[in-house]
Amino acid sequence: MESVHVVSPFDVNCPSRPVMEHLSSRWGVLVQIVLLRGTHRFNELRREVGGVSEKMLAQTLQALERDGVVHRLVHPVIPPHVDYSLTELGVRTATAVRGLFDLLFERWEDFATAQEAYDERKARA
Amino acid sequence: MESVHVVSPFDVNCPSRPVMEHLSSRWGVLVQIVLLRGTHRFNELRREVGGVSEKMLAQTLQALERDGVVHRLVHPVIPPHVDYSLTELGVRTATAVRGLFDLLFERWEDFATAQEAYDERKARA
DNA sequence: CAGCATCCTAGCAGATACTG
DNA sequence: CAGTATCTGCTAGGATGCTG
Repeated sequence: MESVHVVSPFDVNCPSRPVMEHLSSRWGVLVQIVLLRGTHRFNELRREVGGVSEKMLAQTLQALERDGVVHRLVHPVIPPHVDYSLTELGVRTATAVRGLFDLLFERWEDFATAQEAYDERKARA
Repeated sequence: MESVHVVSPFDVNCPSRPVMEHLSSRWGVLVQIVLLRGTHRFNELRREVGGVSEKMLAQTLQALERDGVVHRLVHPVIPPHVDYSLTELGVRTATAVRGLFDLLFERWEDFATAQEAYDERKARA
């Protein structure tokens, strides 16, 4: 008998927390957006996502693959050729993340203005 | 003459990166969701968001306030009383974040299954 | 090309104590 | 109550070198 799991990221020990953290991680969000534009190879992703190290990209992709968000297709050739794409679930998560992105673009002026106002207030005080 | 800023989080040095990271940070996402349900005081938030330390909550709230996402209202009384709420911009960002959350709930079985399958494949290999 | 293994460090983050 | 200040540890994350 399995107990019913109520998934709540507000609970410290909920297994959904790590998943949420993968989806919203620094590199995770960028990778999802890039893959939403289509399949990419490892080094293509690396070039698209500015500043990501090899190690962190590999780590990020593995976490997202394990979570069922990213699909990894290995072509058995030499030199190696690996294609990364979004699963159906990944398209859903990436689309949600894209919502945040779009907001960042649309409202960038508001973010920037708020920051200036905040710093101004602090400097004055 | 100001140059036109093209905001691109894919660029290493784009000022939008820190903002994106605040919005998608471990505690940032949880705080936004809680505040979407209404105004909260500091220690109310602390209780709602499981596992967050005083320090990290303060830090998170300050970053979100500076970004124009969270509004901080100080009532000049003793003992202190501070109300945190979302700005209009914050409601927008929090709603986007909520999209990710809802997905996590709706599709939790798929995430869990994917993880098991992945671990199974690895153990086998 | 697509990684993994190793080493190393900055700074993220927790615990504790104190203050207006 | 709502924070700061300080100390410290841990680990995310970068650099480098190697492999199938």
